[in-house]
Amino acid sequence: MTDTTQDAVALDGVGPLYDQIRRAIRDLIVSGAWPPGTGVPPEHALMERLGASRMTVHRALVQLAREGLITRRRRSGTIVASPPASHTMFDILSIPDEVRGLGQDYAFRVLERRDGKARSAEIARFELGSAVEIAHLTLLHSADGAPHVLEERVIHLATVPDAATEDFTAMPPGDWLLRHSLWTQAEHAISAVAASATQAGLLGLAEGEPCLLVERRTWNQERPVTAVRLLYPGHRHRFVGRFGPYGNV
Amino acid sequence: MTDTTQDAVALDGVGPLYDQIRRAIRDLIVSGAWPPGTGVPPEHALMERLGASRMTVHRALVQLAREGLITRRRRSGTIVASPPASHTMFDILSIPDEVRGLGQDYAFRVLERRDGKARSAEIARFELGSAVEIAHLTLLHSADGAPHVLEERVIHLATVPDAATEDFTAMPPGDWLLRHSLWTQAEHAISAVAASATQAGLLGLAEGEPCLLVERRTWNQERPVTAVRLLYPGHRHRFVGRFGPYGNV
DNA sequence: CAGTGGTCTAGACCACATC
DNA sequence: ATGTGGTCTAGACCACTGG
Repeated sequence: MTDTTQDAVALDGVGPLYDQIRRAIRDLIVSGAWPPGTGVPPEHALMERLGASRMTVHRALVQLAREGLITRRRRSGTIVASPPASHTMFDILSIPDEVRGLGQDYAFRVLERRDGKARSAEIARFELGSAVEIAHLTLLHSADGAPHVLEERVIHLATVPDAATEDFTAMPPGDWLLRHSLWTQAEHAISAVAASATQAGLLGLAEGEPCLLVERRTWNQERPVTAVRLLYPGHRHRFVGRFGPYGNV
Repeated sequence: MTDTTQDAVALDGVGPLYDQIRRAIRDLIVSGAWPPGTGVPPEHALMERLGASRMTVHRALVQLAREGLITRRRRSGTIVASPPASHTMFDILSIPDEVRGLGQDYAFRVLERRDGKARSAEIARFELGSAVEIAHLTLLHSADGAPHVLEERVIHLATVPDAATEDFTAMPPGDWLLRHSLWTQAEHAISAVAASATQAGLLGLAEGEPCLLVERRTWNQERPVTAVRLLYPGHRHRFVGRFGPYGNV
């Protein structure tokens, strides 16, 4: 367990004390200063260090636990949690896990890759700023040997420089990014489109067949991380979610 | 403001006290015993009535407020909130509001209606139990005079008997249900389909054009309320959601 | 056994909005 | 002015679990 005593839990004086404590610890986690598995100081230590009562410290930690940033256990203490793999309905979901969850064999292939400054077609498709350095990849994921989903992705090399030297043979880039980067914000869009001739060929469809297009962009603290377009054959895929009106259940 | 002193906030003795209080009040709200606008007793009253300390009562109420079931204001007190109109990404959303939010004129038309025992085609399409009493409606919603979305809906008359005598001329059934029924669970599915000849005709598309199909079923405490299939022309619609990994922001 | 988090209390002071 | 919720404290006891 990593030592955390070096890191200052710095309060900013704005808002309630419990919320200052919550945000201070949250920032240490999402900035990467406290990676998953790091031990969070016990309540009594935070009490003394921050001059707050235990209930106030507790309130901050309970909220962080409810948000899933930390895991708490009696006696063994509090540690930084691993980022969740999936989200309510749309999901920063590992495609290998998605396929294997269906009981099928998973495989993938990188069809194309180009690194460098974004070109105008990429800028338009992914709403990029001009002249950003990206890795641009096209991949096909398959399940039991049949095409499952076509992926087109850009990775922002300024945010994730290690991606430049990764060849994505052991693991598709979505999974690699889950392990080698952090995201704090995501935007999803879903729409129905007709498969182009090229897309249809790769997915084993007829041209014009309906497909579900999932577009996702993620950021870490305002810095763009990646943007991806996933094209699923429509007749074979549904996205399902269950929840109640006051939050997911 | 409705009087709440008649209703017992009944604790069940299982789990922490603050959670018993939270569930007791939540049950009064979702059961309809305390409709929106009802005044929740102030903390000091609940303290005395339940024999709990103020912090414990407060903790229960804070959580209910965070879940959106109640609204709290200093001095004026706590009231039961109106059910939220929309949800993170898929949304129990009013279609009129959706259209007007785009700055367009809204109109709708009931194309067909039949009440009675579910037929086999309906049972299959909506995964109904056999021989349930339903109202079955088909509607077309339009924006600025152009077709916007095609709706096919069943309403469970055992759960919502008032729907049998409602003609849905003033308001489409989705909006009417938001006002005349409660839901505690929903299931959404989204997929891409090709428009049939009939659907294409109604939506002003060519046969086979890709459409986004949103299927939704809702329940109130295990009792089915309604099921709906919304068919959106794919080239004109996207569903967008934004969130962080640890919950919506 | 001892260290951790989980719950609960009694009381205090403050902030705010309505009366 | 007063009633409401919002925050915070100091202390207590309990439940769980690893050493």
